[in-house]
Amino acid sequence: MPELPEVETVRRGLLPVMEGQRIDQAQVNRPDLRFALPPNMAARLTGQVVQALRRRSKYILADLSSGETLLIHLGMSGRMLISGTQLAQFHHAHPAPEKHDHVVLTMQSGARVTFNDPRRFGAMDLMPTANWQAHKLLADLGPEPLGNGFNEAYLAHRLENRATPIKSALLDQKVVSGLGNIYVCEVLHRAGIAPTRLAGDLTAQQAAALVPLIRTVLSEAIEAGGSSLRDYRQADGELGYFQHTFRVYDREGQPCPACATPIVRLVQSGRSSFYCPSCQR
DNA sequence: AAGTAGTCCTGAGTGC
DNA sequence: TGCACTCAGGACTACT
Repeated sequence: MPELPEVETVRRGLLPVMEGQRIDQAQVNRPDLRFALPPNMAARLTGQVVQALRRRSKYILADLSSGETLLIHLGMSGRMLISGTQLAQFHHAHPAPEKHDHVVLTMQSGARVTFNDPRRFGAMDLMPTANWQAHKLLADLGPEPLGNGFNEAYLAHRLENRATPIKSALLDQKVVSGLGNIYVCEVLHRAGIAPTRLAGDLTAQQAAALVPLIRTVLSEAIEAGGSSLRDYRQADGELGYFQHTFRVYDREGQPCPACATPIVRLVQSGRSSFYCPSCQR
């Protein structure tokens, strides 16, 4: 569900509630999400101060005063809901618990952060902060698309000789980390490249051109507070609005904004791709 | 080794 | 109103 811009938006929403704040109470309502939760998770969170709230790819990382880091992944349907802040209290206190509230953190301030995830593709784990990069879920991730390690030479090299469609290559978190189905579709439209083109068949110029486009699309989406389709919301409950600027995603049959040709949907490795058969070759 | 299905899970939407 | 079916923003595992 949430891709990098949505996760970054959630992180920013959580910052004022969590960073520098103490977790007074941790309620863990089930033993597992996608994976088993770490042993004694509630006890290991209780009393800890969140010293920093970071993001790596689609993961949120909370560094705790204990020397451990809490890893949070939202999967497809995960949400972090904030309640009980000063502003929210003016209207209402905490909402009634909902069906898929799996982890509830109550901060010293009285604010509450609830992890709700119907499909349970999300994950949480604890690891030593000193070795966070070695965590199984993080160790093989490619560079941050908005960071310095992601550049034209790098991407051209990673796409070289690859016999997989460019769509699949950009979804591969080992190549670049943080893109998902929406933003890959949008990037490829802006690049004028069909999702079915083999990665290795791109010219070096085409591969290089993808880098600034990826940066632009992700930055614009963060600026817009992410994209709200079905269940994604920002942590404060606000909707993102980048979905209003989609050029191809979820627009099957609608006119291409560039040339008015109807957008086509096709399935690649089980995921929907949307593209303009005229603009994208 | 690299590339591609199948898989986990719940809920919303659609068509009969 | 109900039922069957498809689809969903992710990504791991197990095949070929």
